[in-house]
Amino acid sequence: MESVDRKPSAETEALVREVLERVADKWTLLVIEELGGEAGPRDVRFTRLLERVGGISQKMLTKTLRQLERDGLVTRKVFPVVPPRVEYRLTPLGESLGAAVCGVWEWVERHKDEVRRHRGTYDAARS
Amino acid sequence: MESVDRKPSAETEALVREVLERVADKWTLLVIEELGGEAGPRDVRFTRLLERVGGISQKMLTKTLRQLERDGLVTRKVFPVVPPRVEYRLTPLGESLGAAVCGVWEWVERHKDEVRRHRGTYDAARS
DNA sequence: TTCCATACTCACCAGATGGAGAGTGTGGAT
DNA sequence: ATCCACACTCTCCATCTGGTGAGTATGGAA
Repeated sequence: MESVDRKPSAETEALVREVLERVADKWTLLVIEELGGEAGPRDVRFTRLLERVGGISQKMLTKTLRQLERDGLVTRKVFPVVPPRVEYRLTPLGESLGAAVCGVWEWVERHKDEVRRHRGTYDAARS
Repeated sequence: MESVDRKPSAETEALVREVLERVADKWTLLVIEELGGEAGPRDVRFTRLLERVGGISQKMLTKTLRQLERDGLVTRKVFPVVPPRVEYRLTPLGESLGAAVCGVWEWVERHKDEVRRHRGTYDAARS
């Protein structure tokens, strides 16, 4: 067969999936978007993220941020003051992911009405 | 421009999230990738997808395809033969999503080693 | 008559997900 | 002495996710 296979290797494939799943969870994209919004602030505090990413719980925000930190996508700056002050910021790597994700984000914004229309048609057809 | 607020409205925001979550689940991206691979076949049968998207179960493949169909991203062509023959194909809308997703896919392939390295460092630092 | 292929659908169930709400530590303000 | 701010961390628990394996329909082949 021409162009052989796009399969790079089982291991690479597994890694791609692993990273993809990390990125593609319920909150990660929202948090990245919030940290990387072009006009938005660069360093963001925990509580501010909690407010901006509406609906997220403390637990999930913490977890999401830890995962992003582990993957080298955000840095966590702790100020030894009281009450605590912690600031999160996208790393260059995180920013590059934000840019890539931006394409999907834009697709959704551009096509959401079309998607909604299709859903309506589909649902109506079998009710 | 300052682009003031990126917040379009609570309703739009909700829709974006809804579509985003649909797209960002465990299997959707894999299935789209399989249907939209540039060198890959256009019309794909159920069983073939089952083989190509390794690890997916019948149940989840069916569910994923139904969701994609509902959103107008794939068409489902049923041939009235026996044994059954069903072919799936990306719609133009689905292809445009595939293109957008491609950016993320490429990011992952390009940066997966870096991510893996960060993970190693992070894990080592607190073991 | 029995088997087979294909594309499902369904019931069951373990494990993962994630929300709610309480608890923690510290030092300054009241 | 008490309270508060902030950024967590922990436990409990309901819901969701998704895998397994069985069942279904149909007509042709053996």
